[in-house]
Amino acid sequence: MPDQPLRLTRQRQAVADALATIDDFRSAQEIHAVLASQGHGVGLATVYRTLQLLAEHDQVDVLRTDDGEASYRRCSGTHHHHLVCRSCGATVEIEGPAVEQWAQAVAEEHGYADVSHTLEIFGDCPRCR
Amino acid sequence: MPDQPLRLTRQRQAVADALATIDDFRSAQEIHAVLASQGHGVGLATVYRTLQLLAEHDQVDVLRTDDGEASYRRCSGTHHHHLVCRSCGATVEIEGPAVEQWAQAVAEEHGYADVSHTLEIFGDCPRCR
DNA sequence: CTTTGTGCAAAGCCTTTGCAATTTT
DNA sequence: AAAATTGCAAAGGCTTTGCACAAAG
Repeated sequence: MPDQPLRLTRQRQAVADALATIDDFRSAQEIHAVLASQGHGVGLATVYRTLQLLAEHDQVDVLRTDDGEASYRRCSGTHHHHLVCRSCGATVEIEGPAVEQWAQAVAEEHGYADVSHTLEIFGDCPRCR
Repeated sequence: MPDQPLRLTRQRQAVADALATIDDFRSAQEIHAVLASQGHGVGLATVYRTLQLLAEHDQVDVLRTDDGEASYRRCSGTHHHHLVCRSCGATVEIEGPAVEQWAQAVAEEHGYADVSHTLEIFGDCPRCR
C-alpha cells in the first residue's frame, strides 16, 4: 500500500523551515512559539500533527524529556550536548568526541545497533552563585 | 541541610514490596493496579509520591516511554546510565566512570558548580533485529 | 470538484497539588 | 502532641481529536 500523497502546505513548509534553522531538540510548543513570533501563524495542533508526520517519515528525531515532553530535532544536524544552568537556564554547547565513541562502543558490546544517545550536564553557573 | 526523616508506612512498604517482585519497568498506574488487586489499598497519588521518593534516593530507575508515561523499576542504588532498545525497551544498566569525570571537568571548566548529568544510549537490541 | 489539511476548542491522559483527616514517631 | 503522610478530588500541562471551513491537486 503506497503512502497517501502528502500535500505541501504553507504550514508544513513553515515547520520544516523552522527545524532547518535549529539544530537542537525543541518541544512542539517551542516550535509553535517560534513560528508565531515570526508572524507565520500555524495552529498548535497543526504543529503537533506535522511533527508527528515528519517523525513517521524519519525527517526528525523524537525523544522524551524527563518531564514527559516530546522533543523534536531534524535529523543529520551537528551533534552536540548541553551544559545547562539549573537556575537561569544559561546553556553552553559541549562536544565530547570521547563520549560519543564510548557510547558507541558500549552499545555495540551489548549487541545494540544504530546507536544514538542523549546527554546533558547540569550545574549552577557562575552568574547564579 | 540534612534529609528529613522518612517514615516507614504500610503504603511505602507495599510499593517497595511490589517493586521487589517485579523485574521490569512498570508505570505508576500499573503498580497502583497491582497493589489494588492484592487487596492493599494505596492511593494513586501516594504511589506517585512514593515512586518519586524512591527515585530521588536512587532506589528505582525512571524512564519515559515513547508515549510519555514514566516507568519505574527497582535498581542497584548506584549511579548509572541506560542502554535502551528503541523498539522493545529492553534496558541494560551502564556505568561509565570516565564519562562522569569528563562531565564534571567540562562543567567546572565553564564555572558550573554542583554538577549532575543525564545520559541515555539508544539502539536496536539484538532480539529486535 | 474531491480529497487532504487547518484551526479551534473540547476532551484525554498522566501527573501533581491543596487540604483535611490520619498515622508515625 | 508534633510532624509527616495519606486520600480524594481538583487542577495542571502536554497532546490528541471532532468537526466545519479552507486549501491543494
